[in-house]
Amino acid sequence: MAAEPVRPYAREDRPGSAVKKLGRSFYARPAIELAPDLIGKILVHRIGRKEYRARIVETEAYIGQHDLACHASKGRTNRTEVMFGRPGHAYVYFIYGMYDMLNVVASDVDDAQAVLIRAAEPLNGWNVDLSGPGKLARAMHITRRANNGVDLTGKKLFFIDAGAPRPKISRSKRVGVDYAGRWKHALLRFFDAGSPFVSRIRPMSGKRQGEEATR
DNA sequence: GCGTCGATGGCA
DNA sequence: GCCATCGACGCG
Repeated sequence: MAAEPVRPYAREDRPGSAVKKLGRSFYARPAIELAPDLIGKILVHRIGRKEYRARIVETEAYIGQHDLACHASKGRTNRTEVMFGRPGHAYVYFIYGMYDMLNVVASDVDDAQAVLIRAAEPLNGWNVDLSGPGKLARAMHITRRANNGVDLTGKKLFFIDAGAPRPKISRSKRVGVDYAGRWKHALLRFFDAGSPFVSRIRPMSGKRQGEEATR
């Protein structure tokens, strides 16, 4: 296991820096817009003196109660409550008995949309595999217990825009949602077309998933 | 390289 | 009884 990174300095905290923390308005729009715009942004998690930092390369949009792949399609429950709340908060859930998943609440109050963070490129010389939502959350120490419902405009867990140009983005079907009826076909997974840090295309069926370039 | 399967626990 | 996963294992 590679040594964990210690916070060097934080440009986004300096007055006048071009690097800026994403604010509420960035998140307050449909997940289908937010998901591709989060590609290339940097996720930061601070715990004590440690800082975990990674560049997002893959996301999925879950677009509301009518989307059968979206947890909110089950209605408002203790689990899904934060998705019905304000945008710009973390929806972290626990699944398969061992994995936590980080999602970003999008849209607006009562419109339960979210973006799943699926893969990222570790930064600051951090040598770790973040290609998959379970691995990403585990390596960055993001858990349902500690982080579900936290405000992403706060000081502990947030995204920043480092001013990098928008990468070429491809899209495909979402991973692992075969139960979702016609929604399983929707092209709501977005990824940096040139990044080697994207999670592997899901096995099964021998065929490549339909992928098409955008933008 | 590709398919199959078990681990493991919260949730409806 | 599912499940927005992962990694180990068997095959060839």
